Amino acid sequence: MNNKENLIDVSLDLFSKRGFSAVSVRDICGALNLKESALYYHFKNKEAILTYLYQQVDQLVDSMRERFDSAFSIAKKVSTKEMAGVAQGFFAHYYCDKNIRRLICMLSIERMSDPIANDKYLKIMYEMPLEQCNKVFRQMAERKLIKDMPADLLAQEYLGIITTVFDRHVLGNSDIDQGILEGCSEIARNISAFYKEIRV
Amino acid sequence: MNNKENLIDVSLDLFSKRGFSAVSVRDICGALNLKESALYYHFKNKEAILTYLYQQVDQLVDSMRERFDSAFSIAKKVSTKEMAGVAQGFFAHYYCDKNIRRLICMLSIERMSDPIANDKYLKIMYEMPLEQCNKVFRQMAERKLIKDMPADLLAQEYLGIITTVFDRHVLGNSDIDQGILEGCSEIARNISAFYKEIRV
DNA sequence: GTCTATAAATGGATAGAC
DNA sequence: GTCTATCCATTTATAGAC
Repeated sequence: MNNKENLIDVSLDLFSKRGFSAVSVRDICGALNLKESALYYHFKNKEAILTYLYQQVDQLVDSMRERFDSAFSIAKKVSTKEMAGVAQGFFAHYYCDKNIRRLICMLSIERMSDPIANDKYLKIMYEMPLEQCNKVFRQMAERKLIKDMPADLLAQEYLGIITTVFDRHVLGNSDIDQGILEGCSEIARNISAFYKEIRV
Repeated sequence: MNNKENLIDVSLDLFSKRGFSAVSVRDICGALNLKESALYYHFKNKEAILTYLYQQVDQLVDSMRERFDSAFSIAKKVSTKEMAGVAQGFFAHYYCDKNIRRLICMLSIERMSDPIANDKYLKIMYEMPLEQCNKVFRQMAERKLIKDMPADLLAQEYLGIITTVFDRHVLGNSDIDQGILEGCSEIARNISAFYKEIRV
């Protein structure tokens, strides 16, 4: 990991906690024992780091769209356990993934004053995942694995369970690992109840 | 509205958008055409404004606990329309209330670095409302108005619909009124589907 | 209760040596 | 690619006049 990568990593870490404006170039460099002028070799200015991280969000959303496509489309049968397991995986390995989680934290701060950040937040948090859930529920309904209900409603309800748990147990929690653990068990309980209502 | 109240109002407005650290004493006073020294007559320092706003959150949570108690406990019959209407009211007049909304925005920024803000966020956003929803669903189940399901699960699902809509359409939206409008119609649709699953 | 003036610290950013 | 040294704007906060 070279110093440019370190700079990006530390910046994301600080931005995701305190927000872009509250983090100084000194803070970023201090965390790496670098002088400020070294940062300006890698980035034109402080803003350029934020722009770089925003681009990472766009790339991530695009790459995830593909990954979900191949992962979900093969579901053939389904059970309560499986349903809960997939939701937990979604929670733990998408939303709670260290990089995705920090990007979401950062965006959830910046979105309050920056419409562009708000767009990106909505995409990574809801729009892209909803697209994927939609597909899956539509397929499941076609295969008569679940009741015939509007797929978009099911997707919203399903994803709402996961994102709410993410907001309650992970975002803002100083003990992330503990939050993921609690979150997983709450998801299991809520998704089980959800599946009970939609299974054939 | 005297100048202390104005200072609090403007501070909340700016903190809720940019976050506490990103707002300067100059910004606050500039918005009111006041000199910085005037602020220091009313508040010991910048931090004291934040502390004051945090206390407002505590008071609000306490006062809301009482208000909900009296408003909800009288429900005797229930319909899809009523169910959706109550949820919309909850959304529009609790979460989207100008002051509550701005406090939540502020806390949703500060919580990323401040555990105390996180506690307050969870209380105003979830814990207190969940307590109230819990009571209502328990009562409704007792009166055989809905299926016999665990009240806490129902409360979580019900509130999850509202808070998700709030996050998607209001927080970070530069056109709040439009967001509330969209949010209300989405809530109507989702709560109707929810009620269909739990009614007797 | 608000003003002017000012102190002292912290912020982003650049020039030039190595 | 990183360092020293430095510049200048902005920030929080105080003292004292009105």
